[in-house]
Amino acid sequence: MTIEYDRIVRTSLSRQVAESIRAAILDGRLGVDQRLPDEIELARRFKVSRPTVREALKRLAAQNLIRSQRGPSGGTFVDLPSLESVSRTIEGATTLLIGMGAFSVEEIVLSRMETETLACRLAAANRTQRDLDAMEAEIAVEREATLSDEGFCASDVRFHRAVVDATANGPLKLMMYTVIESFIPITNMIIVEDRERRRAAESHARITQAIAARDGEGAAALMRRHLEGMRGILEQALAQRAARFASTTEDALTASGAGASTPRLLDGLG
Amino acid sequence: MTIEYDRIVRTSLSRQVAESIRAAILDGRLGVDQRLPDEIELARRFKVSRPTVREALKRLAAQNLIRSQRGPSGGTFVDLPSLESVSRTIEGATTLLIGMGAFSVEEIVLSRMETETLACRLAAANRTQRDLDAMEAEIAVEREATLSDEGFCASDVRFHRAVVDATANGPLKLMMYTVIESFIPITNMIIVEDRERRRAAESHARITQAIAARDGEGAAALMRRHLEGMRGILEQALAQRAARFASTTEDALTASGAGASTPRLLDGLG
DNA sequence: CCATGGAAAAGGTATGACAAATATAAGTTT
DNA sequence: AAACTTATATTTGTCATACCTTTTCCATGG
Repeated sequence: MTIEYDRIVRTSLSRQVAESIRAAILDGRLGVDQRLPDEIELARRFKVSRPTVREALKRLAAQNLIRSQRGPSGGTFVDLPSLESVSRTIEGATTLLIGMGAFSVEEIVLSRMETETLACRLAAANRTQRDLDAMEAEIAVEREATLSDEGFCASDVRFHRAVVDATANGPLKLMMYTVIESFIPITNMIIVEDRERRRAAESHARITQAIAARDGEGAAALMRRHLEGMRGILEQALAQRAARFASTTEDALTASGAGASTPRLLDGLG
Repeated sequence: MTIEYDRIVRTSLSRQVAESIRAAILDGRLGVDQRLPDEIELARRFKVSRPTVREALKRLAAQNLIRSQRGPSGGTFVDLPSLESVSRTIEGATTLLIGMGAFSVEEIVLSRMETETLACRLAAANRTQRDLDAMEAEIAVEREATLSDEGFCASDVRFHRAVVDATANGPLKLMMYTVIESFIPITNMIIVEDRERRRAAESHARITQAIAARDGEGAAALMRRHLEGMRGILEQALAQRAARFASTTEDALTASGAGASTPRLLDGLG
């Protein structure tokens, strides 16, 4: 005969507390901008110590679920996230997967092609003058000869975001930021030749024209061609990054001895 | 004359430590499954106290970037996330946005229509027998008359996921899990009538047939019609959820007095 | 050879104190 | 009286230290 033992709690207290508060937020028992009890009170309610409560709060803060402020009338507040903060969270998570080589170049290029051509079609239907202005501003930036590589890539990302923004579809924007943003760290490492740059800028210009003319199919076709041209560049970038991950050194956190000069932190890893 | 003061650090130490370690992981200076120094050593390296280090580690743990284990040969390890864990993170973030009513029903329906028809086309091209089996398994579940509402909705989600899986495109899967998964909490609240259920199951069956026959366009058209039918249900669900959020009570964290019976926690919110 | 038990190592929790920020109230000066 | 300054209280942020719990591994004894 087997005895029913007490179910032993195997998750840490801070995790349980975090889950508990998180559930309260998700269920709507805690509304936006509502103030939580202060940490000492939370500790009393949950019957744990303050450090434990704080660890729980940090977990939630990492998910942008809460924000804290010192002082009286300060405290911890429910901080329901904007599209931007969620987008950043997603970007961080995706960047890892891509950086690890979880996806092949073919997959990445295909997914971008399919989704961005879709975005082109919707953008052509819904774009406003503001959207067109945003796109053209980026094209102007990209035509600057003095622009750094990072600057060019950042502008490229902003252009593609602008196209997605023009669809005027929130969920779609959210989804596509995932794919677009997560290429920043990769493409940043690539030296974009001057010739390539000009070609990209001209592609962007043509796409913008088509969207301005409400020609969704035309814009989609141009976008497809544009991304096709990026395939080679991406292949190069991913290969470089993979190589770097392969040669991971042993002791990456060696403290850089100096220390005294820097105000406080910012060192700690070699 | 204005003096250049030392740049005051405005972010908390635990945040800085977390960022520092996070950067090391993202840069590849810390490889997967690599062990970090123990907490006391980290505290020494960063010149902060152990609780501060622990708060930083909890931040990272919340992002599934690290995992911890007790005992000797335990410690903190880099835990680069799988597609599933990233997907879960994204789901949590998006669920909030949707729950808050950040998106309109039109936006949601349109985004699902556009992306899922896209998935149908790719699925028809790339599906394997396994994918078809997965879809048909869900259809079989949905035809069970005794299934609970939650069970039906969960199966619905799994079916749509199966379609996306059949595209064999990682980035696309990641993007679409975002949208599909985040509707679970909403659709779960809706009582699906028996008639509706049967209609959905039959839609799923026809879509599966078209994908099996490599008929991408046909599958896409069927999917579009299927989602069109869901528009009304979604409208109802979102209205209900919005109402619940509006009537947020004041004191949602009131401790349930009992306490002695529960092993340790699990209470704390009424 | 296997099982049992006990150290040791590492994360988990608790306590208590102090530091820093900041809103509010009180007091002082103009 | 108004405006500025100062005190003060509140709340998060940080620190130091101790102890508990889990897990590994080795030594010891059967």
